[in-house]
Amino acid sequence: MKTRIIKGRQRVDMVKMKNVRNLQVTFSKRRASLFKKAGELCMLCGAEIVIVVYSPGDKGFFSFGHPSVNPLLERFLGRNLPQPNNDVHNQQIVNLEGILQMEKNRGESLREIRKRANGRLWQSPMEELHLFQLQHLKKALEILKQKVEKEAQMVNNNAFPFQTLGSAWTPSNCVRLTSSYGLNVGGPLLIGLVDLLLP
Amino acid sequence: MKTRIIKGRQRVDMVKMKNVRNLQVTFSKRRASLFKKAGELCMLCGAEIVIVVYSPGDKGFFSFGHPSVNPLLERFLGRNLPQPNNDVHNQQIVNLEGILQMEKNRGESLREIRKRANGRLWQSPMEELHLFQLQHLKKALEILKQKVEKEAQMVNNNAFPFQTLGSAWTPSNCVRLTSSYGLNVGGPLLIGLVDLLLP
DNA sequence: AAATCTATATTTAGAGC
DNA sequence: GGCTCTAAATATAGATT
Repeated sequence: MKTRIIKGRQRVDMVKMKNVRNLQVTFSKRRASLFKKAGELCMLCGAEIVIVVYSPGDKGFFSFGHPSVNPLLERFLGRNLPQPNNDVHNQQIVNLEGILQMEKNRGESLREIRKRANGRLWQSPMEELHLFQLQHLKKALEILKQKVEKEAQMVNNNAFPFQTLGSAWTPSNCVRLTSSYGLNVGGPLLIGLVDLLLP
Repeated sequence: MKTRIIKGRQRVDMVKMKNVRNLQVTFSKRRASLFKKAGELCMLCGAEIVIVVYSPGDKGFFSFGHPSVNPLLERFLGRNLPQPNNDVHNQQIVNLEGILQMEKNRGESLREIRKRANGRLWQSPMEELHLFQLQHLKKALEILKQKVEKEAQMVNNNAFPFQTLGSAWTPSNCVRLTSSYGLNVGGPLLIGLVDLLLP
């Protein structure tokens, strides 16, 4: 007599996770979703967002910032702060070649869309908004490119910029660093943007 | 001949919002959801989170922080900062009586749950986790209570702590301030917590 | 401007690998 | 620890009031 194997989420109370491993998985999944949502809000509405997440027990932290963390925090705190080496509080591991290729592809799409739109520019509110969001996309990609180039240069100079990457929940990510780059915003934001433009 | 009225969300590209008003509505809705998700992550996993959102065009900003914004930012920036009057960057309007009543109700529930759990404390990983999360709930509520009391005292002293409440998208909230209190974390976090414990 | 409604879209906890 | 899959839960854009 075999019990039926039930896949997928059943009627679940969020509170009733079965074990610590599940809690860690939940933390990672939800953190990723939070950052993705933040990236969507940036792109969709032109908002600027900073998020800092300290993992349970303060064993590590993750940050999200668009266009970047420190200037926004400075604005929030209402003063000028000297630049500590905090720009490299990274959480997303993204392949550099993949990013640059995506940037290229999307850059071309963007030009095409802009070219098409130019014929009847600003005719409808929808197109106006569409272009508004495209401008944010373009800006976001320029920021991303700068970040990638900066990180690449740091790696070339043998300055290892990932002091704060490790987290209690994702230590094994470190093994991928040789050919990968941590990006503060790029990952979730870029992915969201590409998803929007290249469905 | 009547066209069928279609309610609800149809097949929609996020990018194709029809007008500026919809963009503003989207900004508000998604910002609220983002803060709600952050609150869930805090309670569920014991994480500590700061979020700062600048509205499109930098016309206002909103912040979320648990347990509070500035100490977490100080930790992030790795230095001690003098305390500017930034604790009152509020975005949620919550009725004070409602909060205190909810706190009371939930405090009683919490005690009952704890009493029941004490009989077979730490027996299963699930109960262990459950209590882990209850501890975070309790801590969150203590923090919330402190904030409410602090804000209440400021209002009694006729120091109006809502300089930064106004946002380009929600100016009309200001009219509710006479009998309401802006809370940085309390609103979404508390509501999420109460939803979890008192379904 | 805000609240409510609702048909879709997205998220997500858990299972299995 | 991460990846894929899935059903249930949640989010959400637009319409309506």
